[in-house]
Amino acid sequence: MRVTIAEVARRARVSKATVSRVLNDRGEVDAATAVRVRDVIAATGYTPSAGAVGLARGRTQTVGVLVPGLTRPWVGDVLQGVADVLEARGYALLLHTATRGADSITQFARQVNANTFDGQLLLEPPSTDFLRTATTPTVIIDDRAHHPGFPTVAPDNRAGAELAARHLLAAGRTTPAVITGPPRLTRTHDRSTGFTDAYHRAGHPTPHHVEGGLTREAGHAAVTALLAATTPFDSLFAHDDLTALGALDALREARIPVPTAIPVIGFDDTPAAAHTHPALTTIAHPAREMGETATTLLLRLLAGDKPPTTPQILPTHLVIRETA
Amino acid sequence: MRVTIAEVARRARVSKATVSRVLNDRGEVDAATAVRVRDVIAATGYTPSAGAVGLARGRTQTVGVLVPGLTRPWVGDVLQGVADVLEARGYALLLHTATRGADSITQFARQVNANTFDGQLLLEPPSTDFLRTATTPTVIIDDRAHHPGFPTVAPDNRAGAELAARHLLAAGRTTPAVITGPPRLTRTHDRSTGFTDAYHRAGHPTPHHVEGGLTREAGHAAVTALLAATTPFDSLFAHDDLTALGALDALREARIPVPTAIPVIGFDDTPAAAHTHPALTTIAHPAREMGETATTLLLRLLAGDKPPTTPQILPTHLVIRETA
DNA sequence: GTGAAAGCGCTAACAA
DNA sequence: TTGTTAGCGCTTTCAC
Repeated sequence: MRVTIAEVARRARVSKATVSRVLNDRGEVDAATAVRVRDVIAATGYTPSAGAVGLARGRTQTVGVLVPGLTRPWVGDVLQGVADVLEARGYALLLHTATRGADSITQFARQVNANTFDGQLLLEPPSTDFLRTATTPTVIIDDRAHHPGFPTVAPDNRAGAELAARHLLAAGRTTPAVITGPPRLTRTHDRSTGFTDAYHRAGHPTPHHVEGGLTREAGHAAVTALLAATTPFDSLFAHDDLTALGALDALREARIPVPTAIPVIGFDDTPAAAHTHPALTTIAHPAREMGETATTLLLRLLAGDKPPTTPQILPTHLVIRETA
Repeated sequence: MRVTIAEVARRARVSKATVSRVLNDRGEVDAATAVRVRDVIAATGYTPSAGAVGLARGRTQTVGVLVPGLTRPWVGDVLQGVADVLEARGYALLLHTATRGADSITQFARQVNANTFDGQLLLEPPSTDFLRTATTPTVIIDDRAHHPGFPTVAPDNRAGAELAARHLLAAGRTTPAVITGPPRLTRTHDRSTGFTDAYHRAGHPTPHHVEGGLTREAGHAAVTALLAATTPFDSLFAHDDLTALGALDALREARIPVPTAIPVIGFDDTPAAAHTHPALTTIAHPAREMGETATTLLLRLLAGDKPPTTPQILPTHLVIRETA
């Protein structure tokens, strides 16, 4: 049988209340008594039941985290940041994946209602409808769309794209072609305007844009089409690394040397980016920092702070490898 | 205020016990009463408090998972398998990382004692000492060492290495060089003997072994040394993909064509393996399946089944790309 | 400084 | 079939 607070109280010849006081460092306990209680606790290896404490206090010291799936590498990075902060602060992390669409959401929402956790972190949630009724403190990590009313953390896509542009400009490239991500995503918009603005500011016209699509095949197709067309371009900026890798494939097939003839810059700093030939120059996300920032913010909300009204934007940075 | 079972009982004009019976589908409730209760539940959006249920039942419907860190890609894959099974069975997943060594373990152990979860899954745990006192059902996923007394799930490293050997043998390669992983690891031993045995069975001597070490640099160094030495070899088997990538680097520098002159096979099927040039032929782990298997096993233990006495070994497979 | 008692929201005998 | 009564293991007034 597990040792309970009652057992500790009995052995220390005090009441449960006093044990509780010692447990929670509520002064107002005689030093000698405290020592006696602590001795019993040490001797029995007593640990308060998290469930009972949660029930009595109304707070579980647990944070729920909803992720879109665990196979994409950046999710692990963000999650590590979340776990670091949570573990340092003594919070437990309840993980849920949204791999089964609406079902997942329903299930997660049930947990919310079940008061399983004190607050929640949502990574690119498929929907936020279920939040309209809940009052649980929430922080969202997402750069695909705005979530008005919810504290949000996102990478600085705009500045990241500017970094890419300035790097190409510094190399004397005046007519880049841009392979974009899915339209309508805030992320795509930001990367697009960040890049374009930098070129405008340097006195150049709007770079040529073509739609890519998150896969190596899409990047390959886009560049093949670009080469077949008459559109001149002296460099490439892809909105994501996979597309950039596809672009690299197409350039290799066409025997166009990278970066000498056409420098290429990607976005995301996927693990694979470091291992291509030539290795991909790209813009890195502050994935782990996003997790940390979002979690720190959430814990502040739990402590009673009021949510920031503007998104928390974290800096991206340029990783120079061999393609640009 | 949250709606509680008492509130539902009041509105449906029944006792809490009856609501509880309806909630848990304990027949023995009049159909009409049940309908009335369900209506109130639907109308109020009532969800039982997980904490209270856990306290009353003595089971939390939660499984604790300890991972060595979330940045390594296979961890995410395993975890996805775990999450899939857990979510399908209505269990919650409490995640903990062991990035801070002994500290992490202590913290995790505390959760165990706090009865936070019904069972636990350990991914390559840094130590299992803390388990000696606990009685919580446990399943370990690990191929670095044996954990006698604990149900274990691991990939079939032996058979995987044999697959690699047979592939090279089929290509007529009789004198491969093997770049091993860290010595003393069960995994290293298994990959080594699996490969060697296949060569022995084919009537060839024991392949030349050199120690590698999980990094690209180590692979590069190993092959550079191999080339400088007089040791002849007609193919390479690396115990992990990163080492294989380093080997590829060294071969490229030496202008030795892959796979024509020297075919190369790695192990792990890291995300990067698909994106190198030439793309790496390698042995893939059943990462996700390991997560699923381990979780299914754990849930069976929770249901009262007795633990299997032998490790659950899951099949690896050969992924043929361009290097062999 | 300490204890008694009530209560957190549920389940599970035991009666009726 | 249903309600009553105890808990589950803790925290937290409120007395003393």
